[in-house]
Amino acid sequence: MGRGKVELKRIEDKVSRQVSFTKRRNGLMKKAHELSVLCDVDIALFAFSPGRDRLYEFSTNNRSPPFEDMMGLKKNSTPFQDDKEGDPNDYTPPAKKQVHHATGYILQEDNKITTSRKMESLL
Amino acid sequence: MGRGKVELKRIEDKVSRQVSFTKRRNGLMKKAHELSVLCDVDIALFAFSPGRDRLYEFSTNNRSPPFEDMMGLKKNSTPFQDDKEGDPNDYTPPAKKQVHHATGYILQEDNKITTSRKMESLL
DNA sequence: TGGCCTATGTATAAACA
DNA sequence: TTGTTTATACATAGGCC
Repeated sequence: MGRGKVELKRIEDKVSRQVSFTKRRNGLMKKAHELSVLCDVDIALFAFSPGRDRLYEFSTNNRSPPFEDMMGLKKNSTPFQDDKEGDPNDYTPPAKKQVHHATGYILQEDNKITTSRKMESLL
Repeated sequence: MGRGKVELKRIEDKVSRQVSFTKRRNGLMKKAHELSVLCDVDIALFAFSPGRDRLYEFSTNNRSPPFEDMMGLKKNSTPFQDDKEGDPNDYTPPAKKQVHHATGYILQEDNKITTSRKMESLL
């Protein structure tokens, strides 16, 4: 997509890679959101950028117990419970029914449901 | 995409919903794969279809410990500062580097990296 | 279900602001 | 680096088997 094809290999130019990451990450989150709504399924998506030590997350408000359990299991082993600096409202925003748990989420506008957080504390 | 627009709401027709789920799920997995390779990031994606009690999963061969830990997957740890190679195992393989843990995964061909598994055992 | 096949709607690489 | 804009490459809804 875009002006040229793209080989499936790591983008070497740092700037381009970062730009591409931002664009594609948003696109992926949007698609995940659409899939969950259209097909009525639970979804959890995590993207971790080693270079920037930042975690991006998206997930439905898990409706099904099995899924919740599974995600719960994974999450429980999280070594970083939080670097959350008092974000009292990190739960289910208003207009958007779709959304995410996880600390420090950032709900931008319509199709930019994203959760991100610094992970320095983990290193 | 396709012949008509699509409202962002649950597809009521069961057959259409299933077909759409399959198509979009594959597309999402493919995009996740591309993102991980192009931008060199770790990704984990889970999709659970309540109706079919089936879990679909995709994830990179988590290279970064923090991510690994979070996902609750304890595998061989890879030096986080992976700029250095010395890890013949899980770094930038030629063709099919993307992989999946999880039980019962199904690696189809090139862009159909999917892991699926019945979840009855979890119910 | 499970593929094909296209007409269309989208995502996004590049270029530039 | 954070946003636009635009040209293209892709993804996929609907049909038809």
